[in-house]
This record gives sequence, C-alpha cells and structure tokens, in this order.
Amino acid sequence: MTALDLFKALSDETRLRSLMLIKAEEELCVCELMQALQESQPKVSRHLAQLRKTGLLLDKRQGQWIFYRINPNLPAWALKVIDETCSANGELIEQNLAHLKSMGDRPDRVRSCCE
Amino acid sequence: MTALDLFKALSDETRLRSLMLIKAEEELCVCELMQALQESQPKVSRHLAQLRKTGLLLDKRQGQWIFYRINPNLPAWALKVIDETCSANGELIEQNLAHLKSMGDRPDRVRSCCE
DNA sequence: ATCATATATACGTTTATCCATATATTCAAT
DNA sequence: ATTGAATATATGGATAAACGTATATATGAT
Repeated sequence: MTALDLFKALSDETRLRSLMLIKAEEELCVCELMQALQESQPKVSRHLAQLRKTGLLLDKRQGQWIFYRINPNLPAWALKVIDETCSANGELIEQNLAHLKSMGDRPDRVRSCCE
Repeated sequence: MTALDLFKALSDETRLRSLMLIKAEEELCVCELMQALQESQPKVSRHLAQLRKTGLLLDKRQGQWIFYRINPNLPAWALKVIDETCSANGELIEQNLAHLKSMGDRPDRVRSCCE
C-alpha cells in the first residue's frame, strides 16, 4: 500500500463515498451501498473490488451477501488519513446516509434489498 | 478544496513527489524540482500549475525564478493528511532529495540551475 | 533593443480511467 | 435440478488525464 495507491483509490467520487460510508457504518453489503449511492450494481461492485484489491477493504461472505469493511491492518498513517478525511468531510455522505436510513435498520435493511 | 480535489491532486506520482519535496524543503523553484525529479521543464511546470490551481501550493516570483510552497491556509484536515503522508513515506523522495543535494545549497543551488 | 534564462501554456497524441450493457458465478430456496 | 437473488467480471466504447514538442511570456544582463 503505497501513498500513491491510497490516493488513487480515493480519487474517485464513488470510491471515496463508499469508503466513508463503510467507515461510518462499520460494514455494508453491496446492495446497501447501491441504495445509499443510488448507483448501479456493476458500478458499485467494480469500485469495491478495486478498493479490495488495493487492500483498503476486506470482504466477508455471509449467505448471499458480501459485506465490506475497512482493513484494520492498514499502515497507521493510512488509517489516520482516512480518519481525518472522514471526520472533517461528513457532509459529503449526508445524503447517502439518509438513503441508507430509508432502508430501515438491519435486519430490516438487509431484508428490504433481498426479498 | 474538497476531499476529492485533494486526492485527485495527490494521485499522480510527479505531483505527490513535488508536494513532498516542497514540504521537506519549505520552498523550491521549478528548476530545483526538475533536478530533483529528473523530469522535463514543461512536465514539472504543468503539474505545479495544477497543484497551484487546486489551492495546495502558493507561488512567489523572485527575479526569474518562481518559488512554490505549501499553502498554509489549507483546511486543517488537509494539512494533517499531507503531514501524515510525508512523515510516513519519506523513502519515496529519498533519491529525489539526493539529486537536490547534488546541486549544492542555495544560493549555490540556485546559481547552478541558472548560469 | 537584443539575447539568454526561467517558467508557462497550447496543441495533438497516447494512455489510463470510467462507464453501461451483457454475462458469469455463487448461494438459498423449492 | 431449477429458479431467483446478490455479486462479480468481461467487453467495447467514451471521457479524461498525462505526455512530448513547440511556442509564448517574463525577467535580467549586455
């Protein structure tokens, strides 16, 4: 995980928003992110794959869903960069979080994207 | 200066190195950066212009040289991101700093790129 | 005024990135 | 085994970013 890798990963709006949302919510599955971002499935999936390949995210399959969370083993400086960015730029994902809430909380939330 | 603007600015190797070098040396002129980076004048100049337009750098003309320095009025979180990145990734510019040293210190250094 | 130096910008080309659409994979349920 | 839902990936096309070369601007010296 070089500095350049990190900044490239964060230099796309969909990826930046996804990362911030995942950090705010601990973990999110693809369908939740689709709802939060109001974006298509392949688009969200592609960007998440990129964040995973760069090492920023870890994924965990749970039934038919795949949950993404921030890789806690990132270098300390990278975690700090993410922290600083998230805590100072919350307004960027305000609306996305609102979309998330409109799904209800889990397990309701999960149910609402899979049934 | 949105988060996205910052990360886009830092997601190019030439720009990242330039910023780190400028931070390490307080201020640098274009010809010093050309030497440090071993890159062409238009390439260096173009990337510096981009960093200036994004608000990351300030420039100051001094005779025929133009010195760039980090904009101290950046939002606090952005300055922290830059700080963290620089202090944890010094090896990225090790060799570039060596090239700089080989010019000698200013005013010698400046003389060596202008005479 | 002329010339040399430092820097900036314009232009056309190449390269990288992003996207939408279509298709594949994986799991759960029947 | 078949079906449906969630996710992933492949492909071709569009958009944007970066580059090299050439040219312009500004300063200092003669």
